[in-house]
Order: sequence, then structure tokens, then C-alpha cells
Amino acid sequence: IFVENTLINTYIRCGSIADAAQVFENMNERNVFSWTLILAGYERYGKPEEALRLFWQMEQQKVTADDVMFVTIIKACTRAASLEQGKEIHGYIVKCGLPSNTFVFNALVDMYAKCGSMLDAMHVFERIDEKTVISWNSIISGCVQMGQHTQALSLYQQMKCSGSEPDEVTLVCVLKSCGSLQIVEEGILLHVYILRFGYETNRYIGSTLVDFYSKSGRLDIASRVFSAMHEPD
RNA sequence: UCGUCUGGUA
Repeated sequence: IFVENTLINTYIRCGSIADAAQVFENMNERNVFSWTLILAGYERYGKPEEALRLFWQMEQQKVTADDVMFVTIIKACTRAASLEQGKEIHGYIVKCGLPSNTFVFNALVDMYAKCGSMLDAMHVFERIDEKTVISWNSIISGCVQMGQHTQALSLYQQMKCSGSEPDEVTLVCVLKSCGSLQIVEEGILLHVYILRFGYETNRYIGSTLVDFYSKSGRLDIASRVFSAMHEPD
């Protein structure tokens, strides 16, 4: 079973979901690893409905899901952009009463945000005891995607007060909000922060900075950042 | 270490 799981994993990494499914179908015995692998494969391949169908099939076969399985199936709901199915899965997870895992909570926050329900996302987020940088990034990114830029900046301030260090992902999100709201001073502070931590070589950061300065009417700085991005080392 | 969470610009 270990060998077959590894084979499934290999096929999925090669993008051959059909071969992976073939191996999965022919297995005599499947464990939670096998199911998670194939579900993650369908999720990545853009077939979230198939992942959800298999999940309920697994449930009927009395295979016990674990936290990793939950994160995977939540991602399928996210990709399906289905708030309804997401809530159904969330309810199921609560019913299972597994010890709570930050990865699961973070995936739920991201799912609710991408399904358009910032209220549900905030509700889950507030319940996370040990918020990691990814917890903060997930909720802030959700606000930005929903155009709630003021809220994004407010959460960013809370994040700094809570003792979490913003990373490159955080900075990209918050810079976008500054660009949209035309808050130039805050954006420049972010730029200073970026330079202090040496994040300016990150290509997401670079392109977001260029965008920010362009929107702020500082084309001179934008082009300087742009040129710096293309300098060798 | 057989499987999981967040960021591309208009």
C-alpha cells in the first residue's frame, strides 16, 4: 500500500491524474493517505466536484478522515467556489470533533474568503488561538480580494500589535490596499520595511511596488524600482 | 518525511 501510494503521488506530480486514478481503483486496500492523494490530485487538476464526490464516498466506507484530509477537501471547496459545500464540509469537520489544527482553520478562512463570505471568514479567524503569519495573510488577502482595503489595513495594524512579523505575502497584500486607497505615506513605510528585510528581490514584491508607485503617480520611483528588479544580483 | 494552509500587477 505504501508503494502504491508512492506511485499515485508520482503520477500526480507528473500531471497524469488518469494513471493515478487507475492505480487507486486497483488497490485492494486504501488508507487515508491514498484517499488524500487522489483527492488532492483532482483538486489540483481542476476537478473539485470529483474530489468532493470521492470524499463522501470515503465517508461511506468508514475511512476516518484526519486533519490533512480536511485541509485537502476544504481546498476543493475553495476551488469549486462553493460556499454551500464549504459550509457542509465545515459542519462535518466540527461534528468529527478532531483536535483543532491551525492548518485546518487557515484553510477555512481562505475558503470562506474566496467563496465571498468575509463574515464567516472573520468568524473562523477570530476563533484561532495560535494565529500564525499564514492565518493573518489568509484573512488580509481575503479582504483585499473582496475590495475591503480599509479592513485589510486595520488587520495589518492588529497583526503587528499581536507580535506576528509580516512577511512578503503580507506586504504584497497590504501594498495593494495602499495602492487602491491611494495612501502613499503608508506605502512608503512598507517600502522601507521591505528594504530593511531584504524583500525587494522578491518578484511579487517588485511588481506590486511598481504598481503601487504607478497608481500613486510616482512614475519616477516606479521605473527606478522596475530597473532595480532587472539588475543582476 | 507516502498525503495538507496564504500573495502577480490594469
